Amino acid sequence: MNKFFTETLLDWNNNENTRSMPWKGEKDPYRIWLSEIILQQTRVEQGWTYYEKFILNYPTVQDLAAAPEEAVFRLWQGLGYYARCKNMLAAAKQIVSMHHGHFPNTYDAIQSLKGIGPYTSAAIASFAFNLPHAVLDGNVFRVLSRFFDIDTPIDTTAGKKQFTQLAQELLPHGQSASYNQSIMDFGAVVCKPQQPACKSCPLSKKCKAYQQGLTSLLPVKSKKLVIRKRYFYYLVVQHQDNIYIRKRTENDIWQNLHEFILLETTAPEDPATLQASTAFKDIMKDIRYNIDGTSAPLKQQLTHQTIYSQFLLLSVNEKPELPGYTAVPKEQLDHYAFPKTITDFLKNRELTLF
DNA sequence: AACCCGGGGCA
DNA sequence: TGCCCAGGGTT
Repeated sequence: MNKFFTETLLDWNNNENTRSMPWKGEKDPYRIWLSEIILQQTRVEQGWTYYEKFILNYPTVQDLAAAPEEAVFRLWQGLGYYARCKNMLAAAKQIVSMHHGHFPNTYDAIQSLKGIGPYTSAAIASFAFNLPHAVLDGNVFRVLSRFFDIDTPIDTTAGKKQFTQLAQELLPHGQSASYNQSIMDFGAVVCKPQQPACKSCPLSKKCKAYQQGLTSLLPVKSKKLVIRKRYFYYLVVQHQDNIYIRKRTENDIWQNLHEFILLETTAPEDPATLQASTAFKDIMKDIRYNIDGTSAPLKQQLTHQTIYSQFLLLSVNEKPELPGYTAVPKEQLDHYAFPKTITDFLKNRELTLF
């Protein structure tokens, strides 16, 4: 059973049914690492251009380690999960300072780098060094849970342990790189989340889920997602040529990205009544301003939050006192990384101010 | 163990 | 809408 499974996947891989990617067959651990960080929870198509941008701008780990943080974040802008970017920079510095610029070549040493967990460590260890570590990502969970009909929830400690052990047992000796590549491609191309191609699947005759008509029920997840609604009102304060922004640092979404002056409410507010609120007055105090315009409300759907945002354009004649915020010439705004809601706003400059 | 973190594609 | 994507870190 196990031998049929692994050999079928390797054969499938050799028949060139797989996806093409710019990093495939890559042996430079730096490039493999870069691709793996970019692809965490990210579709291959979505990460593709980012990978090319990073390789072009930072050809070596030394280049990345020496890069200004703001420039790296700007390159990452729009990709999401921004902690990956910060950890990636920290790992680059780790590699340069602790490993003399040479990528570590054992599973444990690789995993000790910032932003690298079990999956990414196994991926780099196998792809770059052909070390015998099985990858366990969303594709592998799905393929294994279906073929072996395992209904242990994959988002639990027990589930992770069980699937990790099974994946490792299946790993064919000496072929970890090609096998890991095979099973992930197979999960993405054949054993897809929705409407898997079971009729043409080379594993189907021994797939336990397919035989019982259970493919749509596997894998099992235990947690249900709760989505919170938030309302962001951004005051875009302009004094002469300057716009006031700050870097987000709280324990919240969009860490290390920038934003305008934020007023958050728990319910939708009318911009006019917002101006009368104490929160608004606390920020603007006795600053004399003029409202030059109000944007249409924008909506952004995150995985676990829905952000409704609206932009109020304020101009002031005297240099305002806005603690925590920095005046930036508006033509330099594109040096800073912003969340998508704000880049969308900046892109649509139908408002008179811009 | 539970919770948090983006943005996009697809049915 | 809901689900998922070459997951990892923090509490």
